Amino acid sequence: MTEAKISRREQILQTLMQMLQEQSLSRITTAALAREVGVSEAALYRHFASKAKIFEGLIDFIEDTLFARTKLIQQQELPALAQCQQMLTLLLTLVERNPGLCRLLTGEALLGEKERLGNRINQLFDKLETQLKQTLRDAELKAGQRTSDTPSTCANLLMAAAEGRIRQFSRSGFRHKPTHAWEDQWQLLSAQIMRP
Amino acid sequence: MTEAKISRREQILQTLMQMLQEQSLSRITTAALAREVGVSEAALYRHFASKAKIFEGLIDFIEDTLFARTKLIQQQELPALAQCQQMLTLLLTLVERNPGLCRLLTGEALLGEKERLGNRINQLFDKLETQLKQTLRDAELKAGQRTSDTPSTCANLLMAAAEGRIRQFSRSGFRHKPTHAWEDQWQLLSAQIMRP
DNA sequence: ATAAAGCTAGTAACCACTTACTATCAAAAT
DNA sequence: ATTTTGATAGTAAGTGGTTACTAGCTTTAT
Repeated sequence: MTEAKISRREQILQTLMQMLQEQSLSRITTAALAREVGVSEAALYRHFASKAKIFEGLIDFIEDTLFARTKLIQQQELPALAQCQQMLTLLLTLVERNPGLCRLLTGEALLGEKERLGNRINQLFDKLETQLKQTLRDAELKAGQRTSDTPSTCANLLMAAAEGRIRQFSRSGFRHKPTHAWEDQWQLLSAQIMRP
Repeated sequence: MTEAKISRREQILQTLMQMLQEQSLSRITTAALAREVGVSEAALYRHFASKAKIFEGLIDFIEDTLFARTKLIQQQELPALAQCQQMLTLLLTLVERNPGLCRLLTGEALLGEKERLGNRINQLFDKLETQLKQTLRDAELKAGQRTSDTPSTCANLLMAAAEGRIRQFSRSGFRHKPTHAWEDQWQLLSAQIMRP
């Protein structure tokens, strides 16, 4: 019996992710989610206290996945720019593989939901930007390199580019993949970051 | 009598823009909009055929304002990079002055609305990206300059950065202004675009 | 036996939009 | 000059449909 029997809770989250990917402008209702999972609406509430908590389950997943891996990246002793590149590529790859998540990150799917959900997305991006900033700062202290502008301005530009690519992915109905041509764009972006 | 007596139609659009700025995660209902304007719900429908048409009124405004000005920019005989800079700064300035619009451009305000609205936002961004691309291509033909990557990849990176800054503005509750540090970031971005 | 997980059948609140009617004012007809 | 007509802009009071969530009972698994 090698079959991976996933819990109903997990199944609900996966179904939500799937629906976020498919229905781009329509609001996801508890009725529709229940139908898609194949249970009654009331059954959802056996596993989650509210609709918002279901969304939060997905946000937890993004956060856990993302920061577990950025931690690993930071532990490697790579040059600052290589670390930044890995962190951004990680983010873009994650949403490319799970398009539904992207509609949470862009905030498109959160209209009418609890404010808390929006705040968590903000914190997530802020934390990522802070990690980039810290990486650039560390390069100055450890390797004696300096960024051509402030680490803060540089990190923010990198995040803006990544967020922009994510939004383009979502807008295009998930056709315009965020990693497409990203290598080239990273070259353009990063070439100027470190002082010559 | 110098008072500018604006039409009710205009007043509704302005009120909607205001509400988009203030209520960031709550859906705007026709009832709330009517209350804010100071008329009955039915009165809204004297001036607009549907709720979607009211939103479309604002999108029209963005489109008209934006492309009237990009046309002027393109008519000037400036270097390609200066033209691109002006176009992007124009976009960022427009949303900074009218934060409400930003929640249309990010798609955050469109959940549950007609698909047509989302498509119009897409077209708007696509058109802008095409204009950037064309400007970069023209530089090759006329001035003999070349972009270090394809014009398409360069233009897309520029738009992604701008879209990212717009989303950051919205996410931050309109505190993180899109033009802040943009001059510096433009330097980093543009320095590498043209071949040395 | 009992606890976890499911179901049917609600319910109150909400929402985009409609109906049926009124007040105001200007143009047209008498 | 007065009356008739018609357009515009407004209102109060719905309508039909949706939505997140719940109460109460039943099934299933341990």
